Amino acid sequence: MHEKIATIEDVARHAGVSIATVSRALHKPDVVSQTTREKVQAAIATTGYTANVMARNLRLNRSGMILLLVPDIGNPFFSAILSGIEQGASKAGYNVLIGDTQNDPDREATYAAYLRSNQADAMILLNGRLPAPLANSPANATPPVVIACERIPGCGLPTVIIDNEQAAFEATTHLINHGHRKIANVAGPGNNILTVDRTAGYRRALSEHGIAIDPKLTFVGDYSIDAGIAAGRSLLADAKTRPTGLFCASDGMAIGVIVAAKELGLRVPEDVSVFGFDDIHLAAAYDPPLTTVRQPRRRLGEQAIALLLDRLDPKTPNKTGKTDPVIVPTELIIRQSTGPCPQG
Amino acid sequence: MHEKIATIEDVARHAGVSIATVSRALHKPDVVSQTTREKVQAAIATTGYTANVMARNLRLNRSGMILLLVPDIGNPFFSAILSGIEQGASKAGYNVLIGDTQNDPDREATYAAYLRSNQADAMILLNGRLPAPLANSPANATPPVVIACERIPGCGLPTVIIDNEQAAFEATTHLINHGHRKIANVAGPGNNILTVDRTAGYRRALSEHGIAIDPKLTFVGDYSIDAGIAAGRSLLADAKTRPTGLFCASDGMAIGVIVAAKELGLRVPEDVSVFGFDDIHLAAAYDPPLTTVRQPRRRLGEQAIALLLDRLDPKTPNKTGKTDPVIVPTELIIRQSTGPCPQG
DNA sequence: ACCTTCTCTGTAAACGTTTTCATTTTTCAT
DNA sequence: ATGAAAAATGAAAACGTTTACAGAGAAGGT
Repeated sequence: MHEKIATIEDVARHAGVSIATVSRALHKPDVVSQTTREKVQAAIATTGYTANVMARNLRLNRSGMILLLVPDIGNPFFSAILSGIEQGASKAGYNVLIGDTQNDPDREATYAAYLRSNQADAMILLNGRLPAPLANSPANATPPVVIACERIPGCGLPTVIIDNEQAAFEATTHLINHGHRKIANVAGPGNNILTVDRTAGYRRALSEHGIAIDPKLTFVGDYSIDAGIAAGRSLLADAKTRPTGLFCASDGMAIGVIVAAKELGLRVPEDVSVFGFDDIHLAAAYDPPLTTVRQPRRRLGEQAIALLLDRLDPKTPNKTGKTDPVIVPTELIIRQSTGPCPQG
Repeated sequence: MHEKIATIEDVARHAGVSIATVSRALHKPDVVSQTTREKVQAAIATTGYTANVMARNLRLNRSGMILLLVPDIGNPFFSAILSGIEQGASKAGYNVLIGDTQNDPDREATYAAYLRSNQADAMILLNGRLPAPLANSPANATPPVVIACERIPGCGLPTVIIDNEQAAFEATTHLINHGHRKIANVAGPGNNILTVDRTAGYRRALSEHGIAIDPKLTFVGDYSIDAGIAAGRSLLADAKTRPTGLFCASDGMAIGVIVAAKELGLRVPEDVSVFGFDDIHLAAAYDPPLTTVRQPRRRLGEQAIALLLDRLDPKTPNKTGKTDPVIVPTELIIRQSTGPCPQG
């Protein structure tokens, strides 16, 4: 099929030297004489030689790959994170291998095995769950793994994350400060750590202002627009019990809530205030522009890869095990989907 | 660092057989006797052996990697395509390596060299440009490369694509059928093949209905929301020359146009109709819900990987060179951002 | 001229597999 | 029992690198 590809031996023959010298000319140029270096260069040029990375990696016992485990690569939420990771990895000479797990523990386990089988040197988890092979590994071992986005309580792995509890607290507090008292929590899936943290922040804000928590004002969704629509329809239908403010765990759900509100003839923010989460790309262009918590997604990726590279760097042997999670700051972006509580 | 990893030799020793037998027990189980097979299984279990993929690949002269060149992985547009590719590749036992080129020819060249250096078995291009090493390769060679999204005229590589010209034609025709006569073209970057094709379709629709093409009604953008806002402000400001319909080359620009229209106090679709392109996730939830051309992005990815796997399959030696591009069908999604032309 | 030191290069061993080939063992008909 | 055929195994080469080691010159000080 392809024409025969030149190996280091071909280069050596052309240059009239040994393969060892060719290898040295490439990797330790200062140790080989000027003249032979030039001969080798010439030979490489005429043969069109490119080193077989597979062979090199076998010899060096590394792969140059960083495995990125992501629950659903089709979800645009991850693209900016991916971008940050790719850039950092690429700069450090690593490649990024994506592992789309579809939240399937089997697939997670399969991919995690890549570490053992030398297909990857390290791993970044965007999942919220520790793959089985890792969970079983001896506690003293410190595999080159970094967790991003979702923390995994109790595992001693380095983590980079936003402060979900605090962000939710601040968002809810913002609503309270604008006079809202009946504030709903349009939450993510119940078993998710993000949901747990954000709901905790929501509750703390209410508590600190002496507002009782009404379980009827919680809706469990799945971050999707449709879930938001369902939440809006269910929470806003009855004028008696209707909340005036809604804290949503994703911009998608916030948008869904707004769609439902408009359906019901309610104005946003005059009749009801909607607070989102994520600051997705379209948030500013929505009607009304979305008030939301900005997640610095690219930053998240950059921090994750930085942490990993640091751990991978042989020059920094900080096997100090437990490290505190890296918290990347969020930001409240106040736009026009929230406003003062309507006079009741 | 990690505890020593078991090799095939360890397994052989434990099982009391040769390494050849271990290898055979794994890959050609039918050729090894029941009893030794069991011994090997047991040895694998006790040693926790996982084959070193690097070594295997070196021996087999393959990498199991498919390189995906994408101009900007941070752009959510690609995530669904990625998902389709990942799934197909994974099912066939391949892994996906992402190469974010940032539209930099150097980076493209670097990544394309992965094919030569055995870091990847094949490549999918989401770029619209052929990397230099490929362009220079002899014409008779057929590298395992597939192009998706953007066709590259003249290169003989298999391509999967939507019919941009036809889709633009249909969208524009839809506007014409609703009585619009002054129709703007909010286009992508001028040098882009997508822009060329879509603009051609837009023009054909006008021509076929005997409508003159007004160069003032073309705006060159970059697919972004901001470009759409700029387009809207520039095209809609003057009530005299204002178009009643706008065909936009992306949903982002369509949304921008709508934002600008609202700024100017124009109603969509009563005063002005806006046609998008892509059908991004939020299109249906926008206000008004966006009329648009649906690009089956996941399908695009699936087709691309299918084409590539077919070419990679040794059982189907169709080196027949030139193949017609695979066209995946688009669909007009009529929502509420377009309507009849207002009476003038 | 001779030893020392330094610079440069080549030989060969590894890295962990798969697979060809030859050899041993088993099976089975005679 | 015997030999032929079949089945199972092992020895060793190969994949394309990197690198430890040793050897060969060259340089330089005495």
